[in-house]
Amino acid sequence: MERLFLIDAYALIYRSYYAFIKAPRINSKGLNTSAIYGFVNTLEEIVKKEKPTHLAVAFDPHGPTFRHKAFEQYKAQREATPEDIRKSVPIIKDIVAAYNIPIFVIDGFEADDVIGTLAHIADTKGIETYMVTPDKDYGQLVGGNVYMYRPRHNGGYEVMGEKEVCEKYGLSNKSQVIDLLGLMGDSSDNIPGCPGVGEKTAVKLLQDFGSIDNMLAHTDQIKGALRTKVETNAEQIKFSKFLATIRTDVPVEFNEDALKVAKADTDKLLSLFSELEFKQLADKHLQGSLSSKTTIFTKTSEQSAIPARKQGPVSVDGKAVQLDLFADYTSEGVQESLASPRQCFTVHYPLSTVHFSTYPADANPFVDEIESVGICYSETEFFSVPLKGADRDKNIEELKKLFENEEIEKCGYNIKYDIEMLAQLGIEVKGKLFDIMLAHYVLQPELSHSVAYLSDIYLHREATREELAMYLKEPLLKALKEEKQDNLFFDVEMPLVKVLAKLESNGVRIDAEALQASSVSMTAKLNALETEIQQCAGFEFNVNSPKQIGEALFDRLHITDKAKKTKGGQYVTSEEVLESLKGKHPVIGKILEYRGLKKLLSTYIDALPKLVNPKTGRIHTSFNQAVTATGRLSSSNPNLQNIPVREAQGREIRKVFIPDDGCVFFSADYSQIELRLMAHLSGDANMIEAFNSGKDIHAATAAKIYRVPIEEVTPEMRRRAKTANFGIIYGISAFGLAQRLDISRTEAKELIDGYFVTYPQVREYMEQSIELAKERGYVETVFGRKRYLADINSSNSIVRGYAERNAINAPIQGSAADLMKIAMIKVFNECEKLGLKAKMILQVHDELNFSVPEKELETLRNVVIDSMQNVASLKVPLIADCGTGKNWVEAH
DNA sequence: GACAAGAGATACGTC
DNA sequence: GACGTATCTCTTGTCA
Repeated sequence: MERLFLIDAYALIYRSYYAFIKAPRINSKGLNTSAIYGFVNTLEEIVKKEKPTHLAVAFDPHGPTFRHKAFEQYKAQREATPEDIRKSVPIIKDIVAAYNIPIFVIDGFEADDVIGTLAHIADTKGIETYMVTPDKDYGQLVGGNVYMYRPRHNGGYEVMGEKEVCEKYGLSNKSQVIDLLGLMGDSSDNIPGCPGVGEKTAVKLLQDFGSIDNMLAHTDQIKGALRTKVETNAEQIKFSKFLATIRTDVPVEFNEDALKVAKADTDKLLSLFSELEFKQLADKHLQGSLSSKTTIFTKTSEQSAIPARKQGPVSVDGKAVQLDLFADYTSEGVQESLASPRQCFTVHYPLSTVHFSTYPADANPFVDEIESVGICYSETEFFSVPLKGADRDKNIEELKKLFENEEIEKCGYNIKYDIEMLAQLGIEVKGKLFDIMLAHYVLQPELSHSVAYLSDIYLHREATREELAMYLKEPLLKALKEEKQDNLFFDVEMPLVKVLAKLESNGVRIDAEALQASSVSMTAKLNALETEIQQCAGFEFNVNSPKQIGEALFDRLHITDKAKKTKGGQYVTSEEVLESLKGKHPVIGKILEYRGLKKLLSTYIDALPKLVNPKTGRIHTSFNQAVTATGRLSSSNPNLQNIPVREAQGREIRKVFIPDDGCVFFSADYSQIELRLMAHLSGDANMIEAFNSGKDIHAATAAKIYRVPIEEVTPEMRRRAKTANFGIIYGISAFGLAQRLDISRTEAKELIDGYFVTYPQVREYMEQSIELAKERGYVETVFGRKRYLADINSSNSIVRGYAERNAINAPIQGSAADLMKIAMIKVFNECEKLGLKAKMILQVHDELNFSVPEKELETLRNVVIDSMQNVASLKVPLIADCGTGKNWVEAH
């Protein structure tokens, strides 16, 4: 049998060169012989092991190929060939010639086109052909008598025919290899492919559509963001496919005799090898004896990693509306970065405003310590005050005088952080505050407020936090006044900064030992459950992977043929779906149980103890003041606003939230605050009456909708009314309501109609809100907090519907958030005035929690309830409920 | 080619 | 409707 081996010279040369990159082979003349050595060894091994009858080596030509002509970027990003390789190539050509192996270099075509053509011809002649190359592109050429022969890094080789190539990528035929490359691209050849599509996605598309052509003809069947990517890059994909296609029609002569393995010119080889100082190779040829050391045809299942592409330009959405802060200002002084800061630090009193920022030595919040403080008085006077060296004590004294001076306004970026930092030095920040981040948040809640963003947009360069404070304060202040948001800013957000700083540094105490104990038992339970699930299913899979659960349930166990899919093409395995399929297979219940436990364990039980600060023994969450679009706070690291409460098992976690020794846990929460705000804002007479008479609002709603006396309201009626009340606040559709209540759309529609008959002014209010939003482009809370709704006039009904629900929800949710913020400030100030030791430890939207010494309990209760209930005068009373206990659960 | 970082999905906890 | 986090999966960049 004739066996032809076709070697892609450059592919092997590069590979060999980089294989030795850490310890290159350098001979005594200073020549790096790595590439030559690797190439020759591979060649020798092939001859030894495979005993080819025919051999040829192909090199890329010097000049451009047809691909370069079609696409000037082709291989453009490749670095120039390393000097060592350039020097090696002629020597390798000499060696190949000495072996008497024919060399092919065809102008205008790359080596793979030449090999493709030779392989194609050999195949028709019935010659078994092996293309020696690590390059995956060759996969498109295999089939019939043609195979890939891929050197592997462990020293073995991998032979791939059509079957292996298809299996490797999960393709159904080899012609898809080209489509695969066209889609995913090839960074080493600068074939662009489709941005955002890699191997996995490309294979999935080819499985679905068979080919690029068919896919492009049916892009409407592609879901989500992927569709946009494919559609916008259609031309690029087609062109990439062209670039990736290896030609099999190169004008090259196939002379079977000339390719036959011939005797090497031993003298020539010996002289070359001794010149290169390849002693072993020289010896081998001298003796003419061959020894074998590697096995051949090693087949492994190892995945190849296909190199990634370069990313194209990223499109920018022009949706965000920027403020033109400097419209009325000259740009002097703003563009240029300030000169190096002075370090000798003096304050020139009197001073109205200081712009400042603290800088930590380490980003880790547990060990944060201030390294320096940056201070700006004016555009020419600024300092970096070191707190590490000899002047530390002196500088702290000076800073203390500055920051504790009530008369000087403190302007910074995210001042809450600085307040906490300075507190560690015993410095209390006093006086008026102006926070750039929060000013921007109040003005444009949905944009980014990061330093990088603000400095880029407004200063067009990078800037420090104190520089931002310096340059942006006046323009932001002006904008706040123009938008009539200066009251919200100065009376709510700024005073809240100090409250939150205290709240965060107070921290919350948890019983970490109790958590660790339940971690142990729960982990064991979870492991047992996992084994049980796999036994029950009859095979192993990752129970944490929604994808694998979907495949297990619907592809292997065939639980239902009506499985829903997500927009990403995966099966939906949400709790809701699994719950509905519970009866179909015992494994489903177990998966649900596993999910529930796993969530508790990983998000709370295992996570919380890690976040206990070793210095204080408490968890110090961050209450983020500039995150939400509605004005609520958010909590992170950890999020203490989503600690479980609904299910008994989850509620257990709240038991580890405990007060200080000698203190009790005190919790106060607003009753129905959002619904009360709906009553107030809409002025609905019926709803106001229901609240004023102190009725159970959900029962009262049910009684009215179903036209029965309130005593005859059944639990089911109340449940539906409650969901409807909720839905109204959230602005959910009939569809959403039907889903929540598991009733038909018609029934949901009737419920909503009944609701609006009961509360006609609520409907009016909702319609007015949407109208107002359409007119002005924004809605606002009772305290003037705005939310811009750019999509309110969108022609896309889904997008517009979303904006409309926001128009209804944002004023309600936002006003509730404003009320709570003001109440917190009142509580904080009152406690300070009374000198209470009680500590505010948590805020959960409509709930405030405290650790309070027992003898202060009565006083605090009065302060908190009074502050919360009398924070504003609405058309309905504001009611706050409260409780106390040994932990969060008991207080609730 | 191996590894890490980042991004996107999915699911789920709260109000 | 508003969030934040865990986990998995895939893409992309980096360093050889």
